[in-house]
Amino acid sequence: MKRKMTIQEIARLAGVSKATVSRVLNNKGGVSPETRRKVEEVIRLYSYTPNLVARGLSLKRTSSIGLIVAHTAERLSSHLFFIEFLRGISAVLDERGFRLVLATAESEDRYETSCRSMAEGGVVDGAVVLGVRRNDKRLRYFLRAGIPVVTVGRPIGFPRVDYVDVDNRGGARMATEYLLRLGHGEVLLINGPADHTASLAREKGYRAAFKAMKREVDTDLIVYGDFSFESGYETVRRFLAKGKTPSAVFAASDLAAMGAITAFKEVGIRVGSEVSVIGFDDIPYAHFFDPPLTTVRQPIYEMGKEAGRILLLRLEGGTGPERLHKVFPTQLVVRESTI
Amino acid sequence: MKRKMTIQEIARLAGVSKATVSRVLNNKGGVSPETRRKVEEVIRLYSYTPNLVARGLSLKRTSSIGLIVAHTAERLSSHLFFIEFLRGISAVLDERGFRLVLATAESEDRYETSCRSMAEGGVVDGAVVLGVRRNDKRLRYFLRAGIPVVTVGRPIGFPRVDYVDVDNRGGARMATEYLLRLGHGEVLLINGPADHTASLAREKGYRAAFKAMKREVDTDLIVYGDFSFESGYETVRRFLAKGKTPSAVFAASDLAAMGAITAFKEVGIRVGSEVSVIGFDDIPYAHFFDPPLTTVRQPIYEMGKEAGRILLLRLEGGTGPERLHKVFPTQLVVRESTI
DNA sequence: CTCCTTGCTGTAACCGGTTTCAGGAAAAGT
DNA sequence: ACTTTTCCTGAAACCGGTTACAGCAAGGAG
Repeated sequence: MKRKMTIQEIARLAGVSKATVSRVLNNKGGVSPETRRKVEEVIRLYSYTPNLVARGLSLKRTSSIGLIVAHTAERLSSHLFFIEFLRGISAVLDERGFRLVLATAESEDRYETSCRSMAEGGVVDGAVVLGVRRNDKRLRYFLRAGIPVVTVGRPIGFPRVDYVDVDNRGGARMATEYLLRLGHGEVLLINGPADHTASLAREKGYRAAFKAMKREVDTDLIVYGDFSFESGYETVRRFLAKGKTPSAVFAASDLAAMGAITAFKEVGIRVGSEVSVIGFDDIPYAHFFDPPLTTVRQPIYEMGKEAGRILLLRLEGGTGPERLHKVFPTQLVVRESTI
Repeated sequence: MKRKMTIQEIARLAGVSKATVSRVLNNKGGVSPETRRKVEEVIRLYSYTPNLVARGLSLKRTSSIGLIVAHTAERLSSHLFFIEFLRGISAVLDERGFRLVLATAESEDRYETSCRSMAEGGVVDGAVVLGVRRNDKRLRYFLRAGIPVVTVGRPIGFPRVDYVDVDNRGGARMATEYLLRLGHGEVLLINGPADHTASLAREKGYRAAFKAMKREVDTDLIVYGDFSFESGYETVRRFLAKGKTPSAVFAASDLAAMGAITAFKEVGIRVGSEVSVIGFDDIPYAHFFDPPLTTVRQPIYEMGKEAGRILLLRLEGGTGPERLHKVFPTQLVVRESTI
């Protein structure tokens, strides 16, 4: 294992100065073809790679961007969201030679300091914040440090921050209307947390569907959970225990929908014939669940790509001050859990 | 958004030199309590955070480690593995203030250069290589650059590289024996790719179980797939089409097991009473699949933690030259897909 | 032949930290 | 009172790149 070469040594070996080697490395002009060839030869010979940390210090950019995932990203739904999103964003970032740096943590305060040092330590040129919250502290760090940020989900309270989002309201409305049109009298909404942006938007969509069909919303049928399998399962169990059997369920996540279906199955109620259940997300398992799940699909991969694109635009182009954002449409994927 | 402070400015404002501020920042001795207080005051006042890139250049370490995921990490099983592993490793790395830098890429050669620049560019202090292959090029880059690496899965051809692994052979043997003891005459093995280390080990375990029970292996019942849902599904379909109905299936991944079960269900064969199916992994969905899947659990989260620990040991302690490794036991989780 | 470009190259400063080393002041020893 | 030790501090070198600027040589114009 030979010691790591520096630009100085390459310069000496090629009989030129550091400056010239640097020019060759970065394909700058002002180097004679002959010198260039000679330097390239030496670089190849010693298979030299420049030190990116030193370059980063000098250029004040590191070609890496931070991926900030909610510290509560323990839930499976977030997992699958995360992985899809990751695939999307890295697809566009890799193309431009950007690296991804993760900020995750077990405890809340460690997470904070980790974000802060990432924001202010100059380790990343930009950041993507997942699971953004109202008045998000992490977001604040990046903004204060003057680092471009794209959030996933519309960042409430930050009117100038770029974001990508999905049409939660429209998707929820579409799903609910579909159920109402199917002739279901009541639709149980198993929502996410009440303070979650996406939950709120989905509830709005649910209400909008009722309004459009000139029907009254029964607030007893709106329940808040946490997107988890368990929250779907428990909610339905509770309803059944009270002797109420909703004829249709719209769950704000596929996982919760699966939980609901499992609860129905346990008491012998057949989903897809006796009751209808719709989920949200279209996670990869949805299509081979039993019964295959009707759900509202989010284009997560595409959202990842778009987040990457917006960030690159901010970093490379001198785009104006106007907010960049893109809201993706959802799509109702009808399978066999609805009738 | 005020401009980023430097150590120099803090020094000036506190009326001391850069050196003293540095000493205060790093809690070094040799600073009078009074001076320390004064400097800390200024630091707090301007909420100064040191530039980590500059520090990295000076110290020749960056407190970040690379996470190298196989560029073919498109399969869902890898996804879930990855996410669990990520949770584990970041749990231990965060504790020590280490960041994770991802190497992913769409195309093979871009992936190569990305790994190479990460290895030789001095951006990471250590690396974890997932999905290591025989004679792995990526691995070679890190070794050449003298950067500590831990692989996930025993790295064939690299006798001195640290690794974490799971007892694939033992787990497969346990599952197969369980099926044989249940009285199944033949066990269809739906394996992963034939050149995959884990597949080979699982096949060995399968064969060992037959040997231990003094039974002959029918090689027609060993099929290679790619761990995917589809490969399980198609394999069973093919068998059924030929008029053969295996009474037991051992799939080398939960996904393939689910595919197999789906194929059985389609023709009305009841899994868990007429046939038995065992998977491998124990992915989070396994327990609420229908029927809940009997499977061989891998402690992926723990493997992530251990990989992190080994890496830290190499980075912080002056551990000797002997290879560090840990092979985790598997566990048979019996649910309702077997009888 | 002189002057002006033009093209190529090297010197030196800079990015923002860490650390060695030397020196000054205060405290301790004799 | 003088030396020695201890404690604290700052100057300067260093990490490994990039780049502004100056200088030199060759070629073209007048």
